[in-house]
Amino acid sequence: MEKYDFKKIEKKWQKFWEEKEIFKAKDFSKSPKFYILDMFPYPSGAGLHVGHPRGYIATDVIAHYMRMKGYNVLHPMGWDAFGLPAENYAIKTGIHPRISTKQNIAQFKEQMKMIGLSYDWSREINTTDPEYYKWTQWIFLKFFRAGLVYNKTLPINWCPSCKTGLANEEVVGGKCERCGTEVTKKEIPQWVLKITAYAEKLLEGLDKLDWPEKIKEMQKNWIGRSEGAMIKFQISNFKFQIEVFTTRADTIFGATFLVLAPEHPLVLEITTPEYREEVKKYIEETKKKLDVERQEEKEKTGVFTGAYAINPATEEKIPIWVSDYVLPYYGTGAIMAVPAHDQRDFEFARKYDLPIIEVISQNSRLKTQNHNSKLKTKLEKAYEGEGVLVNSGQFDRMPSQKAREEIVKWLKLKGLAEFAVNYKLRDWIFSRQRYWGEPIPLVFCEECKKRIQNSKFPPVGRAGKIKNLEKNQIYKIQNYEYSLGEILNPGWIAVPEEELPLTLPKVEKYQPTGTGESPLAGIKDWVETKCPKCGAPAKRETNTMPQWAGSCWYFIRYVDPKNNKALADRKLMEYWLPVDFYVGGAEHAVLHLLYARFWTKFLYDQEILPFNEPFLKLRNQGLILAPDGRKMSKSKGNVINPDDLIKEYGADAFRLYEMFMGPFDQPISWDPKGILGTKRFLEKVFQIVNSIHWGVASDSKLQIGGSENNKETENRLKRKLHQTIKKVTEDIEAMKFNTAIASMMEFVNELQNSNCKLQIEDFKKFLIILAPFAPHFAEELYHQIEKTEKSIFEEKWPEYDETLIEKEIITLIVQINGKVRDQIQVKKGISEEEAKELALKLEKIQKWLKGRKIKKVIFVKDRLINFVVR
RNA sequence: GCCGGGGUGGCGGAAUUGGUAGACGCGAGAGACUUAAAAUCUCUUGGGGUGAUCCCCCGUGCGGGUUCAAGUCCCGCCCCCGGCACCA
Repeated sequence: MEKYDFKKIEKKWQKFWEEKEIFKAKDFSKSPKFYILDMFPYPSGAGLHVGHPRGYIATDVIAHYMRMKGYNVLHPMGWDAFGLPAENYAIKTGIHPRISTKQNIAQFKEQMKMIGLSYDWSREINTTDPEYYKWTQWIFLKFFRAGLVYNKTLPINWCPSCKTGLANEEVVGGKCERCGTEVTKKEIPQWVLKITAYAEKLLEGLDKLDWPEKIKEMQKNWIGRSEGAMIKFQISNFKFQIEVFTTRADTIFGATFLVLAPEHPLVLEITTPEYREEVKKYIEETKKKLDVERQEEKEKTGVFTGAYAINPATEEKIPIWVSDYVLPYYGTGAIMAVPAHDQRDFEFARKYDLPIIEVISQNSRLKTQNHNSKLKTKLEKAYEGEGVLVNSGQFDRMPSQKAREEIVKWLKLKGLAEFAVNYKLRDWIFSRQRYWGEPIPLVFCEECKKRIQNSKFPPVGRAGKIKNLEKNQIYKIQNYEYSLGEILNPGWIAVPEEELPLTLPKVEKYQPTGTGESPLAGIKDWVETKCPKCGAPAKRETNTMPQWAGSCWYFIRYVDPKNNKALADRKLMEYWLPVDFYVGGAEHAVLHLLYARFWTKFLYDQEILPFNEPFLKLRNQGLILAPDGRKMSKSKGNVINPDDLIKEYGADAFRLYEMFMGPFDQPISWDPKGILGTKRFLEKVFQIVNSIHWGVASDSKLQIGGSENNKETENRLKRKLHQTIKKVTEDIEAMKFNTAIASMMEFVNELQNSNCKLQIEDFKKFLIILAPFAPHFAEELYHQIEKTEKSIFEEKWPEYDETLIEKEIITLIVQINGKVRDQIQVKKGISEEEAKELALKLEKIQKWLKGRKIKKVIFVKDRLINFVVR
């Protein structure tokens, strides 16, 4: 008996597909396009483990399915290859990241090919290729010129282990997203991308996307839109006001003090001399604290400034305090404290004995308190819900929700309030103090700095706010032309486009300095350059871009990967983009997925892209854990490699098991024995074709399968086949691969058990629906049953016949009081009367009915009949 | 605390959206083949009622409810996983 020699078969067909180029996407084909994409991997030195291919195999199944459905499918793969591991490896071994990256990519690609993934390798991209990152830099300059990049020295999240700054999105629970080290603070100059300018657009766009609800929610929460008002509080003895943001303007009559964040710029200005020392000390202490410490503190702390503000509603003097429970980066960094209706303010007021005045009554019964006395309230905690206003002058008795608007309108008339929207989203810290990343294409020129600063340029308003931002506008100063980015960041000059790519120079040492400078800072002849505007001596920026930069737009590059005039040809973008279906891990919810949407929306506004959302449909694959239930990792020694499994069981058994093991989007442990099941399944099919009873039917059609000729079982088999086609088709579309495979197993079990024959044409249909899951195997058997030059993937996806699926004889369940007592085989469509008659004749039913009365009969057509008895 | 997703055999998981709970696979048990083992094949496999093939009872985290009928719907709990977390 011939054995299924998967080693030979897999190699043979992989070569065949490559030579025939049948998985190549065709630009501008008349067939409808379908762009299905995997999140491209970072090619680590460890290679792929069994968790990685789960998503790749799923998209491969869908890609095959869509091709056979007649779509022109784009299914590419590439490498997100900038990043820390390669650099850390270089520090240890001295091997240049370019070399180790190249080796890692070769390994990844080899592994992917072993699995038989049908990527169009002619479109392969690599973010570390200068021809690629040229365009990453080009896009960065677009942001810069549009005024969406600014340089600022600010305390940022700093990973002491990676020795680099991090974006907020890269800090997970106070720890570095990459290495898990506790994040500290460091104050260094940073390039910051103004993602906040797109907060509203990023939020709006979500509604239209077919993404998992969870991911959409996470993005929504991250952006954190809240509606409220900006309210101005006059400072006693000063000419200025302090603005606060609140969502509860209805509680303003209960605002009994203000709290400023220690970082608030006006703190020291308003502090009275006698409190100065204490306030200064508090500010210093806060500076030393890590964000995590600040958040973990249970007890609120703070100091009085000695200053007072006027509550614009009550016109009473209220004290101004400083506390670190007010965050500098949200709202205005100052709050009006309403202790009766905000738990944090309540705790603070309790501790420092500040007045607590209730202004929202839970039940509409009116209570009045005397405003002028510091009332000892009986409140145990703040009431944060809705209610009716009390102690609020002319607003008494008004429902809180209405008052929220009315009070703002009232204060607005006095010029003291404005409706406002606030976001949690913060700007994107874009500099990394490391070597292995895209160089930021900017130089610093002292001469230009002076020129711009002396000109006191009009579009830049107070606090660096841009007025009347004009897209790509050029500003002329002394015959030099500057872009908005250059005006906003005096002295920083863009590297001219024609000089891109600005390539990474060779360095002696990759070791990060740890001082906040990148290793590039040590290379004199690279750093020292001339200003492209005025020719004066200038210095290059030595920080590099974050890991995420290259992945913000890579899906665009696949469309036209070798274009050296543009990031991609417009016509090709119009044909292929956006991505129809995107698959990857959920861990990128507020990282890559948010950043890529941001860049897309910006490039759309710049009229570079013809679409404003990158990924129309998104699905996340669940994590595959080690058999011990923990995450796979080299250090835990529980990694399972696909290579060994493929050598032992074959790529197709591996692919099938990856899809069969459980629902695609749920995490699951790897079961080392599980793959035996899918291997046995393939063996079974192979034996059916290779050993048992080929024959010719009476109508001279080739047949396969068992030895019996029995019209009835033949029909049953045929029905099962069409049921299977239907199930597999629907399940692929719904990404329920596990049940699709189960139904194919059922079919094969029935084919084997019935010992009956199946026409070759029908068996071919089965091979076609199996092909996306087990491509080599299906291709081999396809060629065994048919002499052809064609690939099975050039076949059409089979249609199923609904009329064949419907049974003529069905099983009708007979119940007594809702419990199954018997069943009968009846003709489909049988009437209630007929069913009742048949059911009542049943011995078992008669037994159950003995001595009882039928109260009611429930009949569900073609399903059941239920006798309700007493 | 808030948001999102769950709880079904020894295990991974099915169940047409209210209609035969446990498909499919793993594991386990028994048997066949073999000198033997592995592989393969066949049968059994939720628990119980002292005899797998007849019959009955119980059973989808817990407690109630709606219904002829509940894993599925409603109310009240418990537990697990993921995310966010002083966001004014």
